[in-house]
Amino acid sequence: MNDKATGLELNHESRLQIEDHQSIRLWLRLLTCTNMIEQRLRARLREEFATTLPRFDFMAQLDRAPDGLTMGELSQRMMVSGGNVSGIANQLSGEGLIDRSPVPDNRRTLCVTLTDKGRSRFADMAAAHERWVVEMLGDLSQAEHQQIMMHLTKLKRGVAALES
Amino acid sequence: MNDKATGLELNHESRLQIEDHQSIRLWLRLLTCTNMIEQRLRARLREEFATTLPRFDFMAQLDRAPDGLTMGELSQRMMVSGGNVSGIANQLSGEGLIDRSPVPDNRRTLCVTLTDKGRSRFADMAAAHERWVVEMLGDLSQAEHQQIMMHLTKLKRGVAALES
DNA sequence: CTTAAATACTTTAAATCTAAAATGTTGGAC
DNA sequence: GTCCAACATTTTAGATTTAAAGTATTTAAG
Repeated sequence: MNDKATGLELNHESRLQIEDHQSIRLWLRLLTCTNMIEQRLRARLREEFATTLPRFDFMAQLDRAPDGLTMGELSQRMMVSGGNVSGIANQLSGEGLIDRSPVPDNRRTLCVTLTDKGRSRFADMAAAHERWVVEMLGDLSQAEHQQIMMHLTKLKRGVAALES
Repeated sequence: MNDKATGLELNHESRLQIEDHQSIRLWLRLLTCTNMIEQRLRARLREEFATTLPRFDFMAQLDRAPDGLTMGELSQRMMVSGGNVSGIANQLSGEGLIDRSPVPDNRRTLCVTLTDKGRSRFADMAAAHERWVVEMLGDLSQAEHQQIMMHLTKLKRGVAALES
């Protein structure tokens, strides 16, 4: 049976291999695009605001959550380790850009918020950041934006749904 | 004139803002997808092969270039600093997975190649790596693959074409 | 109430990564 | 030939990151 089906099996297999390689190529392309954009943003944040991408991300998460976030929520949303978040929080707190206030009914958690200084500092950076991103993604039409978003949404769901 | 056109200007401006936010959202989605995939790959490489993503990437670049690559080429292709490449090369060389041989007509450059041991070690990892990636991107049809690739190619060109 | 597991966070140790300086090499300009 | 800028790489110092261990708190089971 295996021998008889060899022709078809090969076709099938070679098709699969092509699809596999396409997956790898797609992943590498995704990685390249992200790296390119990330490196540009990183360089510009350093040059123009003397800050880093993780610090910017930290503040962006807080800016989007006016009621504040716990350290754990920040860790999840930034997709970095908890220890990392602690370190960045120490810096930003030292510079007076964020507040860490205890939560009444749970002494383990801290609620992190932007200070007024932090909020206004972030506003400047966010405006520039948005300009840079638009500049980089500007070649794509709105229709293309929507298509990629749709596909990446599907991709994201697929990855998130995997076990472990 | 400015006052007269206010209505239209506002429309125009708000449309622009929407597009701007879409660019940001697209960038964040791109980043999230890449991070999710990257973290899974990183964890699996560690669990199953006791190695890291940069080391895997280093070997993958060499596997794709049978004639070998210089340190500078590796740095470019991996999109990391030269110093970083030196460090990883030291590790892999110490484990007998790569060779660094001088180039006859230019004593500044080193030609890096996989050893037989490195090539066979990489083959195992690459097979698993490909399974993992296919597993994660498998929800997308071939047509979708091609569409995203097309869009990311355009995106990549746009970013690469920017000054500086 | 006591204990044990789970949770939220921080600390630690080691690896990674970067920018910048240092080293050695090459290729003209003169 | 001599110098000087450009190049390829390594080294260095410092920042970032992670996984894992540690601390403190909460929850819930017995």
